[in-house]
Amino acid sequence: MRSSDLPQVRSLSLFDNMDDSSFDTLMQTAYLQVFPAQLELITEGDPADFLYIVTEGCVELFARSNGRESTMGMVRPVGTFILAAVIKDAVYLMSARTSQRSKVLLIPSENVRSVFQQDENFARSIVVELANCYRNVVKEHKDIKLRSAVERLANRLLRLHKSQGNTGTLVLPYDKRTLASLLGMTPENLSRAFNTLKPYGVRVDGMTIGLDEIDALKTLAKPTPLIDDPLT
Amino acid sequence: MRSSDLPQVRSLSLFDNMDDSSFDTLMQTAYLQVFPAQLELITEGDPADFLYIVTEGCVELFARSNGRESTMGMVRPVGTFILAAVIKDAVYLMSARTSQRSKVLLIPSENVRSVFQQDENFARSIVVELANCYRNVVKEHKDIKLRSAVERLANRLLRLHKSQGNTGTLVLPYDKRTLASLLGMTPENLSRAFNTLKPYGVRVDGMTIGLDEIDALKTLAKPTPLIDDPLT
DNA sequence: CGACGATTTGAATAGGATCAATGGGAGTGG
DNA sequence: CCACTCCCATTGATCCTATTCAAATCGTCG
Repeated sequence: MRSSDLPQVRSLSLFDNMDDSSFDTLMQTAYLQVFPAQLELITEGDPADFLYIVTEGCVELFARSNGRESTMGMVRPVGTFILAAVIKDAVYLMSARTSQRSKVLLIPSENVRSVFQQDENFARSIVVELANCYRNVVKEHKDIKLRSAVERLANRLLRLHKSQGNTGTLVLPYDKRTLASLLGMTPENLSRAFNTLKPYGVRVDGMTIGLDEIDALKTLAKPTPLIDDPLT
Repeated sequence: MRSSDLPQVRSLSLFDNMDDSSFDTLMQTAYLQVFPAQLELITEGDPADFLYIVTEGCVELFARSNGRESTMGMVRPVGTFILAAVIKDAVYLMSARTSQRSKVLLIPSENVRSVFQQDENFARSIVVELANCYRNVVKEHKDIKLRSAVERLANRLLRLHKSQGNTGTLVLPYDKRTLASLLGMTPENLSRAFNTLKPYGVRVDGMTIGLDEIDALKTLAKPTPLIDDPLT
């Protein structure tokens, strides 16, 4: 891999307080690769050969069962995925595909596990990363079990709005079809949910969403940090 | 705590390869306590004061939002809960209550974190435990996003049946009201789902469920280890 | 300009929730 | 031991949400 990409990876909280030698060990066998959009990187059920780190672009985690498919999460820079499978030396529980042209770092999972055994700082960093991943899934699960579709959309819009600077306007970071699946509904139903939110000041213009009555929207959405705050 | 309980705790995979001194440090400040049924042990949003380990009985993890409530999981001996919050020194994302008279070990979270820093074997064990918890929630999430209510019930019955020895009969480990919430449905709907499964050889007799046509039930349920196998 | 995919809209349907009422134990107290 | 009570579970009826199917519209890209 190019050495110009190393500092960025090194600064990832997963790696930033590990030994230099351990880091070098990991990186010596790592690939940094660019993939086109819509390429399936991993398939659920396959053995975990690599740990993946998204450095540019965006990767969709999804799952299939029966004939159905559902988006489980979106990974943007700089984020890892399927860490748990790598650590446990188990099969992937989710599939992943690029949702746009993306640059991804691949570290052979054997190396991750061996450095995990050698470098205790790395082991502790992994704990924190795993704990974050775990809490995020718990929040997703609460979201879907405790809220209606319209409420889920309203809260997601508030969250995107906040992360984009509370400007009164937000841009959807992926297409509506994907958003719908992420929120656990059909594209048709998402469209209708947007209409339901119109009286609450939600303006839809393609991928750009305007929020004109934040307070009204919040009254409907009833956001709570225990579901909607990515850091809590 | 009574020293007679120590070996059992020590044998937990979370503790079984840590230093004796670390283990002693943890246990010196730990409480082993018996709680009556239906007692709320922790409430979501509260700071994580203790790590909890269920040694007898059963604890229900649940979440509230708006006016709604949903069961998120059941912890039976010997299992831990809210490990992620303890490690991160964050607030609990879920509440917990005893579903029956239960014996629970409480370890002050400060101690868990300090031993986590000192004892690298403990740190690594925590990673494995966290990875398991993480993968279990992912499976729950896939279950609810990819399956209908009837399919979820069918698969849950098959899972319980297997864990109880494939005898053609299983006993529900908690009341139907809780099972319904765990499966993401109302008690009324659970009752109807059982009726829907009658043609597939599912006999209901109180808490005892008979499965007379496993193959037919499997054809309907389409179980997959990527959702239904607790170890995968 | 034309074609294709994504989104929206409409209509019909299905799945699940809610409301209401009844049956059925388990536990309590007489 | 029995009657009473309470809570859980079941059943019925109805409502509502969300899915499905179908068609029209919009946008983008070649």
